[in-house]
Amino acid sequence: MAQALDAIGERWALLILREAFYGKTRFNQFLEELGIARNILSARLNHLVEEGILEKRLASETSHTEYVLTDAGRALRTVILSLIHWGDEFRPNPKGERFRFVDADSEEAVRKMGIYTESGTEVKPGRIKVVPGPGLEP
Amino acid sequence: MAQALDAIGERWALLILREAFYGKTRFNQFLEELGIARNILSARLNHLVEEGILEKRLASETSHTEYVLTDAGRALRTVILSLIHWGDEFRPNPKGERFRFVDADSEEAVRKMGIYTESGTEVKPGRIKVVPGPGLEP
DNA sequence: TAACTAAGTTTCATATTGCAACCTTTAAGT
DNA sequence: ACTTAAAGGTTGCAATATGAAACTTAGTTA
Repeated sequence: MAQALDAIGERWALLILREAFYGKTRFNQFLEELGIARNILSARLNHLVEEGILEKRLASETSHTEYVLTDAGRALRTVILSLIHWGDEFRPNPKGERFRFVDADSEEAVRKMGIYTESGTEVKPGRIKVVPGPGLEP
Repeated sequence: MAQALDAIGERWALLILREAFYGKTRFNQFLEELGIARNILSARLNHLVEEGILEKRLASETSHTEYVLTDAGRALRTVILSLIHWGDEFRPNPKGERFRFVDADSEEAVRKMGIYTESGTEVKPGRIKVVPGPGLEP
């Protein structure tokens, strides 16, 4: 987890990635949406590219730069959705949620993030047990 | 999500919370486990208390201070587990995972974090659709 | 050619984070 | 009574992150 936080642990990184999930790809789109300073956005995007979370490339035809999520970047969707759900519950916007999420195929609503066992039963808040794994010893 | 990051978005906050999930409650336990400076730990703990994520109280009998997770703090377990899983996959420790997670009741292994619809089918990486909610307008 | 857009970089100032070392209080040992 | 140790900080200073504004550079548009 410390490594994960080194990759995405600055204040803006996850907000940039959220916008990437919402379909934004361009420098000025992030800029307008987030109200971030240009130099900071530049630094953060470069960092995320170095970390293999975004890929920088030229859009075909139009020849502008675009930033798209890599597999590693897309894999952060569970982190982002967990944070959004937490915010919705404990720091609610009085006007309601800005976005809802549905399965693109079935249009069915996405369930609140939870923790499940391999067999699919939900693990309740206090009921997670931590056991030593192979990488524990120094 | 921005509000969530205001609450837990500094470099150490989630690592402190991870240790809290692992059962740590005391100042010096966090200190030793994380190798964080004392003043930073102090500032982070106070911030997390102010944010309602940890509760500071005196342990019965032994009369030392302890920091325990509130409901809001426990609700961050999905964020933390998502980050741990991402780290395991994309920044793996060569010696393997330090910890594994099981359901405290059944001892069954915890499944990798995923996104599911209300009916329980998994939503695959690129298949989440974002639709406007009530709080969108300015 | 002049203006505009996109995507930055550079400069300077401020705020936040971080570490190391020091301080205070309480409890325990001798 | 004297020392030791642990818990829980505070102070001072360096490094990093953030921000606003101006400048650059390349490609497009009028």
